[in-house]
Amino acid sequence: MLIGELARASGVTVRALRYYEQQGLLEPERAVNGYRHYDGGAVARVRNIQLLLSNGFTAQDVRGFLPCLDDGEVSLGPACPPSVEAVSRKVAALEERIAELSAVRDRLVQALTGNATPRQPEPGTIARHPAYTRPAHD
Amino acid sequence: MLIGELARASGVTVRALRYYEQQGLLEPERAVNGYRHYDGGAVARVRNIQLLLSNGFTAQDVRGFLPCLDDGEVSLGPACPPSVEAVSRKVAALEERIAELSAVRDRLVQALTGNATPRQPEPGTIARHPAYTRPAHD
DNA sequence: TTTGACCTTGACCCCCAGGTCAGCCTTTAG
DNA sequence: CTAAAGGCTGACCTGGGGGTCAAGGTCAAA
Repeated sequence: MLIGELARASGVTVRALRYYEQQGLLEPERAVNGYRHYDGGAVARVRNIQLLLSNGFTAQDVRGFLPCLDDGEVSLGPACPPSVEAVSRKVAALEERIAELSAVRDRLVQALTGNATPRQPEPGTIARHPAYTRPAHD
Repeated sequence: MLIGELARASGVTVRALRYYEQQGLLEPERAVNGYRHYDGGAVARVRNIQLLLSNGFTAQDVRGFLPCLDDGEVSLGPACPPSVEAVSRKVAALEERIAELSAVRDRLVQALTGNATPRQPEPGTIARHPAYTRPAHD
């Protein structure tokens, strides 16, 4: 598929795709005329890249665990042996961010429902306050 | 307290504090000599601001729910009546981000442990996979 | 009174993830 | 043959969150 098609299929701009390539996140084939050609897996890959970038990771971070994001079939354990530790660190960072965001959310919910500290059962667990119904979506 | 003390107490730089003020997130008193003077609550406030900024929110976003972050005592419900809906939207956005990050984390954990989807009990809950011991720190 | 630490404003700089524009090439449709 | 649509590279611009001077005012201790 050409760059424009991929852009439409994955919901990012053409410019972003070229940028990802420049950052080493994507390596399309090149036709004789110079046009980029992507295979089907690129759609999932690009979505994953976008997911990470829009959640505060840098392009360099993303490079680190690209092999895990190729598509449905994950391929790290055997596939990239030396990076296991690196990925562990990333997971730890993720847990930290999740905990932080959860804390902020809890405060806001608390503010909305009038105080009644739900005494957070476990870090990362969503505190369901009876009086506040969460905005659907999960 | 002076700006340097607040900086040390809250763990951000003096520059950042001036920037927050410029963005309307902080309004210290001014002594006759022009020095900024902060009250005790500023420490918590600044920590909260930093928390949000470092988690992908913009200064403008932060302005939106400042009154909820003042310190231990939350003050939204009656204090800023018109903004309840806005805060709800922010909470929704937070939930979304948390869900996204959780998804990424799950994928990575999955990659580390060799597939065996831990079927996430509840969004936000940390999935403890038997074979994968998390890198300490929590 | 002088030194040093701390404060003030203003100005310019950086990085990141792209947006935008210019100038040119290629492919398909009419 | 020409026009439109899409592709290519290179280059400059942007906005957010600050870092880093520069030039000067203030204050406490020696």
